[in-house]
Amino acid sequence: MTDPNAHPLAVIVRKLGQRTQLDQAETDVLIALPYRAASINTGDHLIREGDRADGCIALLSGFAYLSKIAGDGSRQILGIHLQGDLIGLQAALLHRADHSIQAMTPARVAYIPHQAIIAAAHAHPAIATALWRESFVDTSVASEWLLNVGQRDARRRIAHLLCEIALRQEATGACQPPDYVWPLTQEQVGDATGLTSVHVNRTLQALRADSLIQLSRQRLTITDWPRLRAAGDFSPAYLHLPALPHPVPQRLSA
Amino acid sequence: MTDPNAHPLAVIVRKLGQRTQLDQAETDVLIALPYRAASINTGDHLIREGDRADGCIALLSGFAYLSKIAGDGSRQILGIHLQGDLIGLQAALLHRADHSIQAMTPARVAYIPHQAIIAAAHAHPAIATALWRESFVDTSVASEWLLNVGQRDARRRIAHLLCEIALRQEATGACQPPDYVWPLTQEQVGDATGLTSVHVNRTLQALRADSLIQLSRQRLTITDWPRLRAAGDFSPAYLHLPALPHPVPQRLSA
DNA sequence: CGGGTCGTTGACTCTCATCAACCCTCGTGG
DNA sequence: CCACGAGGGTTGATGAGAGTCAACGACCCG
Repeated sequence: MTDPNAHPLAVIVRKLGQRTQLDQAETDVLIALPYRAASINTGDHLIREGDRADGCIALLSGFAYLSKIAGDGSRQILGIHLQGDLIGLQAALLHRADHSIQAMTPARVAYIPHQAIIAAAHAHPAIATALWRESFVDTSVASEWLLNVGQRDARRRIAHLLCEIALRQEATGACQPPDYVWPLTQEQVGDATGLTSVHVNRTLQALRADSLIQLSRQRLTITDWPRLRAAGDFSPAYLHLPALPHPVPQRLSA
Repeated sequence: MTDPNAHPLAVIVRKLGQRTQLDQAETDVLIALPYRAASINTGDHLIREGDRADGCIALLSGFAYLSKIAGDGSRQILGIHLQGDLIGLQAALLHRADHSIQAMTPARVAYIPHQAIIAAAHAHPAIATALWRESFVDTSVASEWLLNVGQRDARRRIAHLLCEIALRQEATGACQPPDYVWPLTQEQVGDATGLTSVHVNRTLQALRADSLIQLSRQRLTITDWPRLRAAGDFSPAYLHLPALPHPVPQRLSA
């Protein structure tokens, strides 16, 4: 008997299990899903906008981001995915990817054929529920991003993004607060927040000067969580995280 | 025998049937869903942010919008829903609504208990597929909005919104191009696009001056579709509309 | 007729984009 | 071992697009 936790897809099952109760049979079905594993370099495309994708992607390790290009060539980053996320499921039902997915760091991924996922979902209501729920969480995060970009100023937008990525990393258990991995270039932060990299640079400097964060070379340290959260108007409810590794206050009644 | 097309929920079934093939049994199950119908006034809340909703909403007629409030009180409109849309399904799986839903016009709605929808989905894979697909379309639209707000200037943002709402109205078959209903106040346009109502006003005047649209008192006339589409950097693929009532060119190779 | 909501206009301000350098770090190859 | 180049980060000067404030006008409804 091999340890099921050593199985490549175990990361995915663990993630789904955080939000949806899965019994042994369902876990087994998920682990038994057919897949093709691959190692990906920074910047490589996992899915290209307009592609007719026939599989979704389980992100086994590393970071990836979704993006879309406007007519004038400017790019909007639509979301960021961490280890354990299942990406590109919508293409299973919409037939055409309407955004690109790229690796933000070197990454390990597993391609899973759509039909296998769909079949598992139809056979096990709990699996359908789990997948459906994850996609609603993605929508909820996208909504918060829209609010972020549409209504907040540069400082708040960036502080908010810092909080989100840090907290989601904590949820994966892959980091030791207050230290986090920060894989985004300043240009990517700009594309995620609707700002230019120049302005991102100046704003990050202001956050450093105010002793809210330290940030250099892919490493982020949040030196003052409460003030950063306030600066970013951040309240984590929209992430629908399961019990957090350590308590996080809800909304600050500003 | 009464005409099934006269049933209040027929609008919903027709909408789902546009994107997903449903057989007679599935249609019957949907029509037989329990519901409570209601008439709603402009501005009334259908769901309030933070509510623990136990039902979703079928929009039988009229317009509704989703919104979220930032810490400083400013509001972001996250999306707009038309006749035939099924709204608030996410609350079924996430337990807490993370946005408000309000009527933008007088509306007829039907509340459907979550458990009834979920049960129907579990009993009929095609229903599950239909609902899941609709929610992916919602996400796709939200992504385009994020791109719109993050990357485009005021003129493009507003032109894009005009195109989207007009085209979605055409898809419901409830209007005669080039004339459309325009239920949004300028303040709502601002909240949807991340602009102030003052700036929306000036920008709309510019679009009128350029003879792209006519707009007054809830009525929109698109006098020059090709140029409006170009002005809004609009290409309708993200709406994942079924066959359109009249042909719409794909992306203009700008 | 009066009040409220929505639309319009003008003057002024400010955040953020733009453009253009320059620096640092790191990996590569001669 | 050093030269080189590329990507990413930093800085300054300037200007445009959008926000703010404030007032007024048009329309609708009771």
